[in-house]
Amino acid sequence: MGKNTYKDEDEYRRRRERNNEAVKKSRVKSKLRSQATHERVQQLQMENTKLEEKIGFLASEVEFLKDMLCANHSGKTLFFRPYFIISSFH
Amino acid sequence: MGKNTYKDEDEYRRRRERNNEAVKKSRVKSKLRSQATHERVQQLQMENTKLEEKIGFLASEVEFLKDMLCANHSGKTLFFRPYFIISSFH
DNA sequence: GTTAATTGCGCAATGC
DNA sequence: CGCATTGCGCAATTAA
Repeated sequence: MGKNTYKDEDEYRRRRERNNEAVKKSRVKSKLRSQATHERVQQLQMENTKLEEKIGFLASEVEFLKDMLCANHSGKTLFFRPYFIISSFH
Repeated sequence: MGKNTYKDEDEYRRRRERNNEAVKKSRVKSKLRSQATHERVQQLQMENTKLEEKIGFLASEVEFLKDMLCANHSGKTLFFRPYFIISSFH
């Protein structure tokens, strides 16, 4: 009646106390992980936006260069020297 | 001694029971949100990879077009007609 | 076989 | 009022 499977009540309390600490620790850890994941999402979204911008820029550059090639091919004079055109995009 | 601030024990139990349900519900919700966030990370990473690939491709295209322009400018004959070159990249 | 970590669950306080 | 959210402890289970 006055007993559990534990040797004594002090033993029980010691175990409980240690487990309570472990639980707290584990939950802090979990919370931090969750937080990190949210930050990861933010970071990836920003990265993504940058990449989209870069793609837009490169696509324009390609269009521009194609125009230069076409203009040249159709016999028109290029307004800039190619080297200048290219370096202006670096 | 045999009383709380509640009208009666039944009232108390009803409240407790409802709260327990609410807690369970809330935790399921939380778990689903967390799961969704993880999936979002996966999705963004994939998207990111695709964008990086696209950038690589566009950068090559730019290099190629610059070479064509330079070759042309230095007086050499282009091996392909520009239109063909361009369409080959679409 | 012991100890620490994780998990489901209920309680109570508090937020909305 | 009442549900939702949160910190905390208990006990069972799992991983080290």
